[in-house]
Amino acid sequence: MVSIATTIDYGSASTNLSKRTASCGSCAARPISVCNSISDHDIGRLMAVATDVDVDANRTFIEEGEAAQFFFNITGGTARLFKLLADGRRQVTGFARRGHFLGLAVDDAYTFSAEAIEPVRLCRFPRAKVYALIDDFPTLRRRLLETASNELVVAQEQMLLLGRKTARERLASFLVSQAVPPEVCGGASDRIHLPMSRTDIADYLGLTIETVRRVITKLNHDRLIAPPTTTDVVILDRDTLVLLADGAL
Amino acid sequence: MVSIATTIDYGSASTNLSKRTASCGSCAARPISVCNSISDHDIGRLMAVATDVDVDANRTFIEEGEAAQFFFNITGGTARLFKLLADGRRQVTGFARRGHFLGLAVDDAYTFSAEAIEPVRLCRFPRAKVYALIDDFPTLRRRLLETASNELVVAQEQMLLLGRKTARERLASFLVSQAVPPEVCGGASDRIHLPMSRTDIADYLGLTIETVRRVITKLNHDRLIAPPTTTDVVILDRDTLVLLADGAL
DNA sequence: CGTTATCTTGACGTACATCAAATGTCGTGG
DNA sequence: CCACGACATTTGATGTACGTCAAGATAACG
Repeated sequence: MVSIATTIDYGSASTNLSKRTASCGSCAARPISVCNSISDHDIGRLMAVATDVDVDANRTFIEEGEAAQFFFNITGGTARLFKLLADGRRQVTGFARRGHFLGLAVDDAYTFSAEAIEPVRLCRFPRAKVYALIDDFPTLRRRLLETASNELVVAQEQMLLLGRKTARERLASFLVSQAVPPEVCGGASDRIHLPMSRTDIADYLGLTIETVRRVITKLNHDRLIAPPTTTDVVILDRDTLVLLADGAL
Repeated sequence: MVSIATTIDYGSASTNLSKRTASCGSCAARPISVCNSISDHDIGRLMAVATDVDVDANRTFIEEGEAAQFFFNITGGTARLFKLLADGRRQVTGFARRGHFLGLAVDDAYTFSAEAIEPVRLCRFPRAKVYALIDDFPTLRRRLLETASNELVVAQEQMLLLGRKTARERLASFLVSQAVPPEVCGGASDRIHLPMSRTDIADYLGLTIETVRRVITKLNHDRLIAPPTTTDVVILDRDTLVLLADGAL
C-alpha cells in the first residue's frame, strides 16, 4: 500500500540525477531562499561548493536514517517530506518547493525522507563545507535560524491540525495554506495548483484518500470550492474556509 | 471545558510573578541551556539584561497573539506549550522544563501559549536587548540554531504520532519519551514523574482523558507498566514499549 | 489504444469520542 | 486532626466520524 523508497544513487552515470555546477546569478530560488542572505560579492564562495542536481518525479533524494551528507535548496519542482512507521504507515510532514531549504537536522542522520512529486531541481551543498564556510557569514546563520523558527511555527500549527481538527477543518486549512504558492505574486490567488496526489494530501492531513475525496465533494456542494480537477482547485469562498480552518464554524 | 487563560500581569506588586536579578553562576539551567554557549567571562553581558521570574502553577506566562517582548529560559519547574482553536479545543505542542528555551517565533507575536504546570522559575530576556547582543556571540546563534533544529525534529516526530499512531502507540511513545527527564542522570530511569494532568497528556497526544486512562489500564494489564499513581509511572518492559511506539507491534 | 495506477463512490466496521455517574484527591478552614 | 467542597480521575454505556473494504470510473502513459 505504501511504495518502498528506492535506493539512492547519487553517483553513477545511469542515474536520473544529473549534476552540473550551480550558477547563482540566474537561479530562480536565489531571491527567496536562504542564499539571499549572502551578497552577490560573496556568493561565489558558496557557489563553489554547490552542485546542481536534477531529480525525476517519485525519486527519493533524502532517506530517513541515512548519513546526512548534504544540505539541499530546492530551485524548482515540489517534494514531499515524510516519516514512516515500521508497518508502512506514512506521515507527510510537509511539502517543499522552490526556495525551501532542507537538511537542517543536527544529528548525523536525516530524520525524514524526501521524494520528488514532480521533477525537482536541487542545489546541493556538502554539510562539512557549509560548516567550514558559515562562520564567515553571520547573516547566513541568522537566516537559517529564521528559517528554522518559521518551520517550527508551521509544525506547531500542523500539530494542532492533526491532533484536534475535523477532516473538514483539515481540508479547509490545507486549501487555504496552499493558496499563496507564488511568493512573487502579490495578492493571494484563488486558483490552487496541487502537484501532489490524493494519497500525499491524505498522508499530510492524517486522513485516508477516501475521506479526503468525500470532504472535497462536500466542500464543493457547499459552494466553498469549484468542482476540482485532479491537480487544481478553485476557492470560491475564502473567508468561510478560513473560519472553518480556525474551528470557528 | 477548557479553562480560559488569565490575563498576564508582569508588572504589578500584587502579581504572583516576583522579579529579581538573575545570577548565572549558580543557575541550575546554565549547564544544559543555550547560555552555556557563552563563556563565564562574557556571561555577565547576558546576565545584565536578564530578570529572574517566578510563576505560580497554572499561571499563563506566554499568550498566543500577544506581542513577543521576551525570550524565556526555564530554570525550574515544568510548563505546557499549547495552541487553541476558536471553540476551545486545545493542542499541547510540548512540555518545557529546566533548560528549555522559549520564544523563538520570528513574528512579532507569540504563536503559542505557555502555562506553568507546577511552579516555574524563568530567566527572562527582552528580545530587543538579546538581538543587540547576539551579533557579538556567534556561538550563541549557533546554539539557538541547533536548538531550533532539534525542536523541529521533535515536532516532526509528533506529527507522525498525531497523524498516524493508534492511542496505544501514542501512550507508549509518550512514556518512552518522558523516561529520560534528568539530563544529568546517566542511564535512562524507568520511574517516570509526570507533573502534568491527564488532560494535558490527552491534549498532547490528540486524545481524550478517558482514552488515555483506558490505554494506561490496558498497558498495566499487559505488564508493560506498573499500576500508576496520578503523577508517577514505572516502566516494566521498555523494549516492548519502544517497539509499540514505532508501530512494530 | 490497451494497460495500469489513481481516483471515485458506496456499504459496512471500528477506534475513539461523548455522555453520564461514581469515586478519589487535595486544599481550606473549623 | 478532620470535615467539607471543588475538581480531577476513573469506569461504563452509547454514539459517531472516520477507516476499511470492495467495485467501478477516470485519467495517465507508453
